[in-house]
Amino acid sequence: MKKSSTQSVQDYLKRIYELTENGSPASTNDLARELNIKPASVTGMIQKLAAEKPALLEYQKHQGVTLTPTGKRAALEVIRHHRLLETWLVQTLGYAWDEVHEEAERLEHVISEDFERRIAAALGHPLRDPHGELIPTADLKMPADKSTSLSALRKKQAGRILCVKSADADLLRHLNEIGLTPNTMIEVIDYSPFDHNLTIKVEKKTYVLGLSITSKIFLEIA
Amino acid sequence: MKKSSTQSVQDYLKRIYELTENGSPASTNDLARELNIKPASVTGMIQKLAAEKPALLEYQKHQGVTLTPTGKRAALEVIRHHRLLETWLVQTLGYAWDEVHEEAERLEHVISEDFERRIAAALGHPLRDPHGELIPTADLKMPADKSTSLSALRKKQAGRILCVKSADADLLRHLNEIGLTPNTMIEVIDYSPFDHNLTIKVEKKTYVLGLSITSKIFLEIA
DNA sequence: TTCTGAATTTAGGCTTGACTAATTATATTT
DNA sequence: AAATATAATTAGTCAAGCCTAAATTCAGAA
Ligand SMILES: [Mn+2]
Ligand SMILES: [Mn+2]
Ligand SMILES: [Mn+2]
Ligand SMILES: [Mn+2]
Repeated sequence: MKKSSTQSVQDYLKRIYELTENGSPASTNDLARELNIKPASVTGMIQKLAAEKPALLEYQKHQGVTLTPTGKRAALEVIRHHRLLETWLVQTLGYAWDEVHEEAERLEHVISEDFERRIAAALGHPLRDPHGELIPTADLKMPADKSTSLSALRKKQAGRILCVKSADADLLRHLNEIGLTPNTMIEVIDYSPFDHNLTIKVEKKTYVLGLSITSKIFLEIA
Repeated sequence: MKKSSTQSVQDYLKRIYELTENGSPASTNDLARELNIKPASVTGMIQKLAAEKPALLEYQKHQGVTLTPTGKRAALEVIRHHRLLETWLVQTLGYAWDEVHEEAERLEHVISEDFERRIAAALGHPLRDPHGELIPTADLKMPADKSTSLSALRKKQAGRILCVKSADADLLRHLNEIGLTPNTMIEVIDYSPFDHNLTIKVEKKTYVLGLSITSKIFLEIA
């Protein structure tokens, strides 16, 4: 029935999904950067994927790409694998949240649907991965995300961390050390309009965080 | 240091290891059959592997191949992955022994050394996989095998099953149904010299087994 | 020893997915 | 509106790994 795609194609679709979550098409250059592949190669691949029998993506020269429903499903399948695997590496093998990404990046392409079902069940069908990212459901729908970026909060606002969007292991380790992990309560003490720094309070302690950090933390406002 | 090999190369090395366990070189045809690849393609690959900087195998035209120490280590690394994975799929995800091979066949190539260490530790450093196959040690030595093929036993001999050497899911399911799994005690009731059938007793019941089955079961003689 | 069939190798081709270099299209300034 | 800078595409290569068809080599039988 459905011919399963290669590792490469799966990675393209996954990145395109992520880059188009904001509603706008993914550019060739952005994709190239995310995939660590030269732009010329990306052009070649997206032209091929747009030409397939049931097209995986929509493409017009110089306009970037968006996923078709077929491509979106394929992307969500890989993302579900990735996030379930990360959850499962943390829960059952004691990985830290900064150690799981690379491993999941390789495993996501080779596990069977049976394996996926088994770990989902063993984990109790989790809604979020160790970073707080939403896990697509078994029927491949992405749950609605109602989180707000910490960078959008101002003095006196507070909330609970839902998600940290980063694959940077050093950053993740640092955030873990100062206690900025999902479910932690945060309060904004001050905002500096010039550099967009936020002073926040976590568990009695305060930290001043730059935009490169606050833009990656998402919360549910209290 | 050591540049890791591709999936394909790893599968070649693994099969060559298995085919040369009896001491004689692996022939092109045998390899082609085991790998589901045409003989012409096998010739191409083994020539390439024999030509690498530290050669992975020894090859002389029309004489078959054997692994060099380097190739053997690479093979044992993959085999250790495979067998640890099978053990772990059975122990922690409830797979049946006839369901694990395919999954392990894909996972073996993508897990990290860290992952390997973690599952080995979680399983208590097992010596054998679910089929009873010996698991290469962490320093890549294959433990000595002292088992005897059931097909070599005769009337009145008895023993304990150590290993079932087969990847045939149907056969494995059948053996499981009649209780022929590792650790089970077996007694030979009769031997038919013409067709090499053995009549054996397992848990009060008797079965007549042909050579295609008895040659795949290995035991420790009582 | 010569013949013959099976095993193996050679030769030539194809697909996938990358790369570099050169070209073209778009967007930003002036 | 023209000039320029940036983004994207085209054109041409390459390496891995597989394939088929056509030699070639080897080993056992006559
Ligand atoms: Mn991740
Ligand atoms: Mn990946
Ligand atoms: Mn196996
Ligand atoms: Mn394999």
